[in-house]
Amino acid sequence: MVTLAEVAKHAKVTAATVSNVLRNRDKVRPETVERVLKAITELGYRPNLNARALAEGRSSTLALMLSNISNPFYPEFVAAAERAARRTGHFLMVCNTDDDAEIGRAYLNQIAGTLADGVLVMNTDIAINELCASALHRAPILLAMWEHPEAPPALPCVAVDFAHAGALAAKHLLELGHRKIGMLIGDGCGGLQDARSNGFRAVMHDAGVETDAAAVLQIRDSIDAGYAACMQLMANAPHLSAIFATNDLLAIGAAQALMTMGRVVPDDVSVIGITDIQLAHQVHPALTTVAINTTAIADLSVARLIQLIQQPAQPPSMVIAPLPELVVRASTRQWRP
Amino acid sequence: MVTLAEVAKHAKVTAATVSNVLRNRDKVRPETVERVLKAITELGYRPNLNARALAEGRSSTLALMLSNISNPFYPEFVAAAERAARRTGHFLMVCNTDDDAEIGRAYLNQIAGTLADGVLVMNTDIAINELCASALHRAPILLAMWEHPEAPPALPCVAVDFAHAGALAAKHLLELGHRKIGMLIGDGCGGLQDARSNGFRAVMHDAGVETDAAAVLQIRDSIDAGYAACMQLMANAPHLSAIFATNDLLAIGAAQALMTMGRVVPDDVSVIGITDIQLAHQVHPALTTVAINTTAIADLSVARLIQLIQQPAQPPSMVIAPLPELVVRASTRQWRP
DNA sequence: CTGAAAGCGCTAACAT
DNA sequence: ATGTTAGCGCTTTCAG
Repeated sequence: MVTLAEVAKHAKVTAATVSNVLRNRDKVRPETVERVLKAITELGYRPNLNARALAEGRSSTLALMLSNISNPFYPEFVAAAERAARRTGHFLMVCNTDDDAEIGRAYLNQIAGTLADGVLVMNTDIAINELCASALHRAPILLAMWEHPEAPPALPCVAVDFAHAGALAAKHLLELGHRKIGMLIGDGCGGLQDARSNGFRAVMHDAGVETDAAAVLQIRDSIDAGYAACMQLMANAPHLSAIFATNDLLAIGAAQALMTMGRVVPDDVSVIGITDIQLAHQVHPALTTVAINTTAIADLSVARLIQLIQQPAQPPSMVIAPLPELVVRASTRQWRP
Repeated sequence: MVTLAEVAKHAKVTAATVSNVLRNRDKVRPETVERVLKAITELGYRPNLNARALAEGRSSTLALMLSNISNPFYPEFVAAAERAARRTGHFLMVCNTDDDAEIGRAYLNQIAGTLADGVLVMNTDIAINELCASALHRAPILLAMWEHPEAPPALPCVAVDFAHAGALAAKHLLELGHRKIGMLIGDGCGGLQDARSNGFRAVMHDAGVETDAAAVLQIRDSIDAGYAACMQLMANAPHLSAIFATNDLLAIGAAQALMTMGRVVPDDVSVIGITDIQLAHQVHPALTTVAINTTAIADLSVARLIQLIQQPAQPPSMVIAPLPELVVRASTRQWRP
């Protein structure tokens, strides 16, 4: 491995000068710079990032903890976050906890403050106050997708108004004339999708439409779970004309269950989700959903985390992401008897 | 930040002893160990992994370079690779090149040999000999999914017999009586999916079934591309009774295109893919496909890379992954006139 | 503008 | 069994 010292010797300067060339581009005489640059390319020198991190006291990498990368939403977020990190000269380290809080804790203990200067946390089963404790004496932690704008947590966060998303879905179904509506509620991690279903219920309640208790199921987030739950739902309540799911995976699974049992979507039953993952427009029929702006959320999260790293002593503050928006596609239509 | 030295002072020993406790668990007297451990928990000490990496000359992290994490195959591979890495005490750093060879090069230059002890490369647009050059004076590189077992590359690799996968798909369609078959060939990166289509063609040729030149399309890997291509394909050649796609995304897109144009899958047209991503069994109708063993490939890749890191001076060798296997689901059926 | 020197936190001989 | 010491490669004062 070629070191700074070797480059320095080759260029007949000292290590400090090479280091200066590598950063303070205007502190060194142009001809010296040239000589150093030449030595660097000739020797194929690459800085040792561990040494740099140790000396600088920061690693220029950000960690992103998420519960399960197999959930198609996360790759989209990862891609966006990575781009944002790269733009500001940071690496992104993806930590997949595999839905296991212990693995999450292990990651946090190991990398926060050493391998990573800060941590972006998506849904994990680690309690907020445990995260606070870690943030306190290691590195800043930011909750990248807080679902309760009305109740700021004890940690900095980017909040997404998912109640609004649920409300938009409800309004859409009401406008189409639906009154008998089933609900599929994903439990994310720790019941986090309550905001979505409560926003939905509130609008329904205001419209005088009662939610049929038999038509609500709480399940984990996946196409398979949505499929199974919808099968059960329609067995319990065959009269439903629409299904609201708190996220697109459940909705996609539900639509497939309906088709399997011979009910046509949207002619017989309408289906709506939340998130607008890529898959939503790729399935058949294309899914009507309430889109959150994944890229904006990732950008805000990364930007805010970097701020926190630079100025750690800030009171926890909440950044609000752009409001979710209804995207009408082919899985919903006017109710008809 | 709590350092080793502080722990040492607190436990009234020297840094070396603490370090010994942290690794050679049998070199230190039990009562001293206890004292040190107590100091560690009391102070909340966590080792600085950058310092450790610098001192040890290795970072205990592996990099995984892939072209685009939004392709649903990759998250599955990432999850498997990360588990394998974790089992052996390594971190996994995911490097998403965003289909941009420049970004790939930048990652390679920056992290190989410093942040990462070795690199797993999936499809990227970086040429093999460029990778070789990097591997030579930085860190080992392993091609994690080489598609040509019959032609070992100049780099260590895990090879998957995709020609066999193509052949299995061909045999399946032939057995079902199909003779007019369209092909959707993904170009992955750099035409890597040739093996699949060649394996398919060879079987067809042996069976005396000619491939209709008009019924072959070369496209990029995605559901959307598969959808568009299938639309075009069926316009050119409406008589086709089956479609073979070199990967599941294309196949899923194709099936959706067929349904959109009113052709029933599999009653009117059969569709088969390769890979068996999770989505394959989640779409409707569930996709018949040729499964590769993603977990095995990831495990082999990680294991082999770690070997290479430990014993770098090895001639490039090829590890063969388990043979792909046909998985019959609901998207193919017997041909009928 | 450039050099000398100290130190980041940890590991790994080598002494004791 | 524990302490001493010398780095790992880089950054960063501080002198010159």
